[in-house]
Amino acid sequence: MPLSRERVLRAAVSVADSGGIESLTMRRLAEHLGAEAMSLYYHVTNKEDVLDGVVDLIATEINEVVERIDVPADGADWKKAVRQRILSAREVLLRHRWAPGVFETRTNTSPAVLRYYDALLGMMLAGGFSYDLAHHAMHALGSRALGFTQELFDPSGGGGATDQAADLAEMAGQFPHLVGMLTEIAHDDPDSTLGWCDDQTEFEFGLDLILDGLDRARERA
Amino acid sequence: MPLSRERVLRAAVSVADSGGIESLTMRRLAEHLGAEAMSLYYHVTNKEDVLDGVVDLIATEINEVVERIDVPADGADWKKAVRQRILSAREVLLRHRWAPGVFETRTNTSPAVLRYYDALLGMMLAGGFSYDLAHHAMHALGSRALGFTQELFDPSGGGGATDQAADLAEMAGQFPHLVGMLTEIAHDDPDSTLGWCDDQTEFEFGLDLILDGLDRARERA
DNA sequence: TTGTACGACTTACAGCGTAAGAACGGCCGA
DNA sequence: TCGGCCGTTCTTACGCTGTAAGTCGTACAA
Repeated sequence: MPLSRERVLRAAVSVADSGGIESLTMRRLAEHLGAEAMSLYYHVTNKEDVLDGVVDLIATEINEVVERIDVPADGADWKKAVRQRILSAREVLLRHRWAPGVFETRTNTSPAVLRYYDALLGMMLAGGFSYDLAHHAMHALGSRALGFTQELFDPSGGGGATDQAADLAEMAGQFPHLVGMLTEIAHDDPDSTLGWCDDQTEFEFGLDLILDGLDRARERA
Repeated sequence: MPLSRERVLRAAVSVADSGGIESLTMRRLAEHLGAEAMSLYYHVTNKEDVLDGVVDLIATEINEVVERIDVPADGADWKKAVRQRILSAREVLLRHRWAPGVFETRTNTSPAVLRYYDALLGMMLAGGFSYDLAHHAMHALGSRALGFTQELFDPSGGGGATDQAADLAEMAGQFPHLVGMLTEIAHDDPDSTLGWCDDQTEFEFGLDLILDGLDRARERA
């Protein structure tokens, strides 16, 4: 089977899936395809192009999933439709946990991502949004529209379960509120899913907060 | 003046400020300090450590700024205090535009970031939040708490002003809603500030949406 | 049969992070 | 005054990265 851009990109996703994004080098990618590194350059202009293509591939996978969801004909319940769409997108990203980081580094916009946003926008417009409010909505959602958020610190991160109590006590002087919160929350569910400490419950809480806010803004308009 | 961890980290910020984060290599950093690359390793364990330190330095700069803001004594108007704090943090990041990307790659949490979040949390608790709701709030804010968001596609990105109209017309078939929106919005203010198309107005819209939502959740509790 | 274009390969290079150890300089006990 | 020590810096070198340049085999058109 000859090389092709398609095959190269699919292999790239496969390599990243199995070894993480830092294991995706041109040489390893070639090896995975039974070829030499430089051979890839005939089908791909450089590594940036590979990453662009990979993002497009993942976004395409997302589109395939979300486009199977049947959308309410009247568009009245936009919130439910948007919510379902976003949570479905998230499921795809959960299968490629390295992907959010790559999405964030892209500066060229993938057509598939555009397509995704376009459909999302369409739902809001159908639900009664003005262009202006829909525009704000897109920015307010940001990466959450595609199903992920990036946390800047991970309360449950680092250290085993036993150390954790000791660590907390030690930090209490410096960070009293954080320690108080973490102690009460006992937020030690290990099924943190995407990014760092971005679990499903928290994601949905934030998502609903925004969607509800947008709905209220729409009603006021 | 001898090398020191402090001096190395400050130089790292300076290099990134002037040449972007991709220009920050150990060799260039050393050159900037009038030393050899390997000399840095006496003061710093490796490049990851440099990046950790840089994040801590920026977060410290943020803390210095936000801690000068006088906080309402009673904590009743938590929303105003939190809002002001976050927008001030944003101003610091606007002086180091490469920084958000570095923040997102860190897996070890900087003490200064913890300190920042701790104080933010304190404001919410003083404002009547339960630990549980405050916890949700932290996740809902995510990186926005520190003053930035990362957009996944940039509507105003790429192409000169003249090309843009032509591009839009060309894309209208594929992305009708996006094109419709962009046409109406004429969202061509060039003072996009942080990340890609993350301008001040949009940031504040999203921030207020979340803060208002949190306030309502607090009232209901 | 010969030219031409495609597609894969070989070789090579500069730049990266950093391991290992040598060399320097200043202080301290003899 | 003289070692010796030790904190700090430098030299050298290695493996890895992305990729520029050029070579080679094959398939097909003339």
